[in-house]
Amino acid sequence: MPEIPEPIRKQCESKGGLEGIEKALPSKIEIEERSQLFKALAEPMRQKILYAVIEQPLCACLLREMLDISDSKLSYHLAVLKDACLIEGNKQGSWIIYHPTKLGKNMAGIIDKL
Amino acid sequence: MPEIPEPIRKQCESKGGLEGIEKALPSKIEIEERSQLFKALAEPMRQKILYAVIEQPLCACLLREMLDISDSKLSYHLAVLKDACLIEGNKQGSWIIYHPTKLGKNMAGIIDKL
DNA sequence: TTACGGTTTCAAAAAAAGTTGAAATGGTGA
DNA sequence: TCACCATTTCAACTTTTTTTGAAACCGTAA
Repeated sequence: MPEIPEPIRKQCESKGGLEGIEKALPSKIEIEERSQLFKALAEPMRQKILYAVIEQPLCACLLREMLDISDSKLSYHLAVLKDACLIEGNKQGSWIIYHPTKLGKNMAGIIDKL
Repeated sequence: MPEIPEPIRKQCESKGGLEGIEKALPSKIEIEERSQLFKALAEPMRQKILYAVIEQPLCACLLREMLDISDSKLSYHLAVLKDACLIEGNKQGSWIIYHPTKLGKNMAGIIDKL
């Protein structure tokens, strides 16, 4: 009656068994924060928006024109990016100019190096 | 009749207008590849699996026990991670031992530094 | 050969995310 | 004040992703 491969079993035990390994994982909160960040970056349209505002801070109306999407769709994606702290908006006159946060620039830099 | 804020308009034009900015964005293919990677990392259960196999390569049956999920659910998430080239499996006797790929370790290292 | 353990596949159901167009908000200038 | 413009919100709808449980697959050992 075969058991789990010997080397795996031993390595496992030296780490405190499954419980030991489980304790070494990132916390639930860390995992969920990262999850939100990755979800935000997982949609092609949102990557485009992030890269666009890194290239040049823009108002929603110019983003909409550039990306050729509806106002409400754009607004939805902007909200997801804002919630993930990847972009933020500054009011300038009648417009809100969107630009990347530090995290946003950071992530884009990391992505470019992948 | 107000127009787009002057500094934005100027910066924009110096970059070839919206078309110029659009051309500077990553290609569709790049964006879609990254999208797949981020989708894979966007689910908490998959982050757990990735970190677990980095901590210790494991067979599906031990992962299932540790994460307390069904076989088919685990198999689904393993497939998503494999498709994103974040983990791979080696057959050892009756078991498939999952371990991170280079990209998988790389991504985890990056995440930890965020 | 049969039975079994480990893992994957499948189709149906459930849940989550994204899209749509209309309506609302909120500030600006006439 | 009113009309207008930029942007957001809302609810209904569509699409995509995840979950479920049963069945299938595959190699190994009796």
